[in-house]
Amino acid sequence: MDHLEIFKALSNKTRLDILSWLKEPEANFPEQEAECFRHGVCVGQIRQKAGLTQSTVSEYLSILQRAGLVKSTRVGQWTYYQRNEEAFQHLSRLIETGI
Amino acid sequence: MDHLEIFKALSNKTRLDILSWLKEPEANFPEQEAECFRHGVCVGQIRQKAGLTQSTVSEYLSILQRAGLVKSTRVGQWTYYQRNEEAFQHLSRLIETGI
DNA sequence: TCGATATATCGGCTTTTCTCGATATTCCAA
DNA sequence: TTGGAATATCGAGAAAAGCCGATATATCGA
Repeated sequence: MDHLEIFKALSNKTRLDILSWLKEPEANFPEQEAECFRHGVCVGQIRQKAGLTQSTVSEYLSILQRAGLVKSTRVGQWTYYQRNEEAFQHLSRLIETGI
Repeated sequence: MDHLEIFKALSNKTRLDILSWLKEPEANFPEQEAECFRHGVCVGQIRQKAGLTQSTVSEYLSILQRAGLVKSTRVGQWTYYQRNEEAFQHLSRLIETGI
């Protein structure tokens, strides 16, 4: 777990927003089919809400994933992203006691 | 408390090192007079350990201070910096439950 | 197999951050 | 009050990040 990479991933407004949206997928992405939420939210939905291009959003999601903050699942032609809550718990404890 | 500003402050190796050093001032800055530690560590000591120029270290410290992660005390011609532990506790809880 | 759709990657331009040297400011001591 | 030491601020060049359009890749449906 590379702290520096995590903090870099977190130092962008849009990426913070994405993480926040993924906290409550059903509330923030009402257009997505309900049965898909168990895998997370697909890139297109996030792109739409972020208001940036597909390439930018795709890159942001891989930055978050490389930092370990989200995980992805490929289902057919869609890639679903969801938060990796364990990473947040771990980071929280790190900040509480260490850095 | 601006999360984005905090994460930006934390996304630099040297600044993370400084925060880590300030966690244990006596161990990390043995040259400094013992009675001064109650105010923190002065810029010159940090500069020496960081191996960067005085201007860079001074700027890094004000970035950390603007983010609320450290606080400073001026004593004569020295400025002493110390961690603001409340900010870390607050950030820890934010990451645990929110972002 | 072929076209359409979703996502990922690439190349490049713009903005921000990093880091320095030079200079300004503040404070002490002689 | 003047010189020197500690710190802060300024200006600039180099490196990194932000963000785009174009293109590549993967998968589905006809």
